[in-house]
Amino acid sequence: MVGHPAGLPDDPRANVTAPTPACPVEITLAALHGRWTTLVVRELLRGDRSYSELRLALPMLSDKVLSDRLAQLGEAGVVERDRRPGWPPRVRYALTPSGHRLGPVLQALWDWGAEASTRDTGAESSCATSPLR
Amino acid sequence: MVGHPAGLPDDPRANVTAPTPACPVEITLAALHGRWTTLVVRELLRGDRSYSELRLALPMLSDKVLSDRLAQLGEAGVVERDRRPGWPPRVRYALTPSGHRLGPVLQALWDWGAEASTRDTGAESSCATSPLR
DNA sequence: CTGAATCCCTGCCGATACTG
DNA sequence: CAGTATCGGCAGGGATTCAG
Repeated sequence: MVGHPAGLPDDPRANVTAPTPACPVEITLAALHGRWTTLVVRELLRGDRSYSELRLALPMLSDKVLSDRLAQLGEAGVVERDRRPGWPPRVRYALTPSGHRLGPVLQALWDWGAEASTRDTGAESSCATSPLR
Repeated sequence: MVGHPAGLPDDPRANVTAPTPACPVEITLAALHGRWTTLVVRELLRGDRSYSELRLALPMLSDKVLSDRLAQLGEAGVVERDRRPGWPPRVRYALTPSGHRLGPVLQALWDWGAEASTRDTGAESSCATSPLR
């Protein structure tokens, strides 16, 4: 009726009354849940990183939260850990194919927030999580 | 390099190291933040609703959280309150134009979660927050 | 009917310190 | 270099009660 361009065809699984973890929307929000998460994903969208490179890129992010996020994103199938043998330990973090597909999602989030904020303030917001380059 | 299809052209405001509330992505996530929020939006995407219609559609949602969410969505410019004179009090909630633009955002969240879950389980997830009919 | 106020409990996240 | 362990403060959210 309202006529959104995108077209989820008539979807059988759209009549629930509580936020179940099985809902695709909840799955995505769970993957991105928590502070710093989108920034970590954004950093990895630019390329694979080591732990210390991530710390360097996000200096205000504590060790605890960073490892929490990496574990969470690993659970969600977004990030892959590549541990290499030898000393000192070298570990690379990279997005999985599924993780790369978060690009358009972050883009959609960015677009709505950008439009909403320009309509409110008329100003450009200088910030952080833009998905691509 | 990685080559995402969508194209945020080179965006000047993408080099920050902390999750500031001015970030468009943060703005959107803040608007959708918290449990039940996407389900309320989804319900309103189907048409305007009264308070009690929302309670009926989402029976497990408590009064406190419902009014919290409606206030939050009002603050975010997503939902508009239409109070009509007379007795008993009649109030209608409807999405603003900005709110309707959340349709594609929820669609993007749905799509990623749907693909991620089918690749994990091979099964269909029966759930809730699908944006459109 | 449409909410707001209160209470309490849980889980997040930040800081610090410590290990392989 | 790459994390884990522990603790404390604070905000989110559920149930109940009260108000316009």
